[in-house]
Amino acid sequence: MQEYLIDVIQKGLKAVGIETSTPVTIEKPARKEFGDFSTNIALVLAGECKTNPRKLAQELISHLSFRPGTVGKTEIAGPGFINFHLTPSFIMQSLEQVIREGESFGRMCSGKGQKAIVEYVSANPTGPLTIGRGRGGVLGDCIANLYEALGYDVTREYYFNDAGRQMKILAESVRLRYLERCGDTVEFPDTHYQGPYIRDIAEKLYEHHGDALKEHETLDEFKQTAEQFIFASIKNTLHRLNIHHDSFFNEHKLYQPGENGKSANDEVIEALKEKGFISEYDGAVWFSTTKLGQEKDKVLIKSSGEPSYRLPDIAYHVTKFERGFSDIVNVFGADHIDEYPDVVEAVRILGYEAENIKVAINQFVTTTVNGETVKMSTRKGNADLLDDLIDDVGADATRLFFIMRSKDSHLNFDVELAKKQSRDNPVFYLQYAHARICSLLKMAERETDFIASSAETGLLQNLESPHELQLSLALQELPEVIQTAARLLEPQKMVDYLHTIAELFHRFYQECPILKSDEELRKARLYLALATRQVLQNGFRILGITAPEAM
RNA sequence: GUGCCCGUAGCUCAAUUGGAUAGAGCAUCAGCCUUCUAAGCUGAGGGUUACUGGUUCGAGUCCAGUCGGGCAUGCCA
Repeated sequence: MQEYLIDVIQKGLKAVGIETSTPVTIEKPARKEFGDFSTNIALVLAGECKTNPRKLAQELISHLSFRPGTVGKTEIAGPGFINFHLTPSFIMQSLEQVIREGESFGRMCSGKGQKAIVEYVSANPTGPLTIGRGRGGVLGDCIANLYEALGYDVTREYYFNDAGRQMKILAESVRLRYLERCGDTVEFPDTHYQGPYIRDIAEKLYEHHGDALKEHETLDEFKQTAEQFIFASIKNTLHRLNIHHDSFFNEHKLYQPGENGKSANDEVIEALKEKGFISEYDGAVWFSTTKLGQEKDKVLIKSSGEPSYRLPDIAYHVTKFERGFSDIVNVFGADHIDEYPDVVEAVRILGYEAENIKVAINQFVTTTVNGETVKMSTRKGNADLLDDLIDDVGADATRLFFIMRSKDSHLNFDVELAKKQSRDNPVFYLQYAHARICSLLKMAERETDFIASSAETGLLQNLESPHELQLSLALQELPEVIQTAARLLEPQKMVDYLHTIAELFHRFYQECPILKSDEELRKARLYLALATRQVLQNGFRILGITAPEAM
């Protein structure tokens, strides 16, 4: 519909004799008096053409030629906007398409044949997932869904490291709790993991081995058990939120020598050295980021000989390019903000298309408990567990809470409010609209033998009230919303949109009797309800929430 | 100190990325169920968009500065 208008305007510009590279943009005016669509092209071009915008608009309008039955009225408004009023029949023709395409409405092919990778969660197995982690998890999952809707072949990846220092502390923590369980008196340092799950793991070890592990020299048994236990817990939590990864990438792989005897890490060092971005001093190997205008170089290999996290990170991203991904999306929290610019610079130096890496950084989650803001730390064990939250409010509300705010704003998770399970909960508003439609359609089947048939959608032409037209027009925006949300890596746009759809539907439902209308109007309204349900379902699928048929 | 994010109604947040009279939810107040699900709808009140200046037809949005909050600034990840 927008494309059609753009096309007509471009032809009009040519007819007026204006050659320009400025793209024509179509907007939806904020107020309905201003029509269904508008363009600011006259305002934009007035400067270029050295003329008055209203005058230019006037001239342009007289050169626009629409197909009959599409645009009812065009007018100039304000400083030089051109507003278009569509005819109801044009709106309904487009709406028929929604019904025809069904669940594939909103699925596009702009990403067809391309591979995208979305990396998210990526928590090391040092403890169960906290509420803070949930935000990135749901954000990443929705972004992956959006890319899928664009037609991409999407891989959902989880990157983790089970070899670092934190894992050693974890193993040591478990060992101490185990010794405690065996009856020893131990001093438990506060640098260690305090959470209750450490005791659970220790208990498990004690059940299996008694006190046979007391004399073990190495931490291996403790580490492995802990990792298994915690990973199972993490995966289970993610599963409850309907989050499933296709691939778990262990950082360890990057240390292992390949066929040529070199590890991925080695190869990065070598390649950077060749480009002149490696320097060695203070017993360490550095990425010469000072050459890129940064204040300090960054350590790649510590004086102990071990790589710092930055090196495998770069090597990891190289694998993403080597694996053929054209779109690389990383989702992580604000605490990793300093990490990715180095990675991007490094892969650029190595000759990859660094601009294909997109980063979605979500701001932190604070939780409000009894009016008090609590900051969370896994190590201190005071973090609220994601699992507990899901127990309290359910997976749908949990997911929606995390993405109903833009990722750039701090999310204040009022745990008390979320636990209330009351109507305050925004997920109900959306789901209720869906349930209402389901119930309506069921009743229509039972009482009027209504059976949806694509041959009948022409009946939509009977709709003409403002409520009906507004809803119909909004339903057609789904593909555009998906594109915007994907481009901005911002599923919140989808939440907002679905809220609008639900609102417009409730209003339509309130004002327009459906089952009590005459047959043609009744059917027309049922098809509108059907199309609404379809759009809600397609949107819910991207957000990963369920579409209940009854509430 | 420096870099990134944020500052919008009493509270939590939007605002089509520079557009027309800044909008939703919660909370408050007033209406709407003998009629398709009232988890809904309608209406009211509530704002110097932190502050100051600048850019232009036009600024919550862009630029500079000030104030306030978060994160980062490790040979931790």
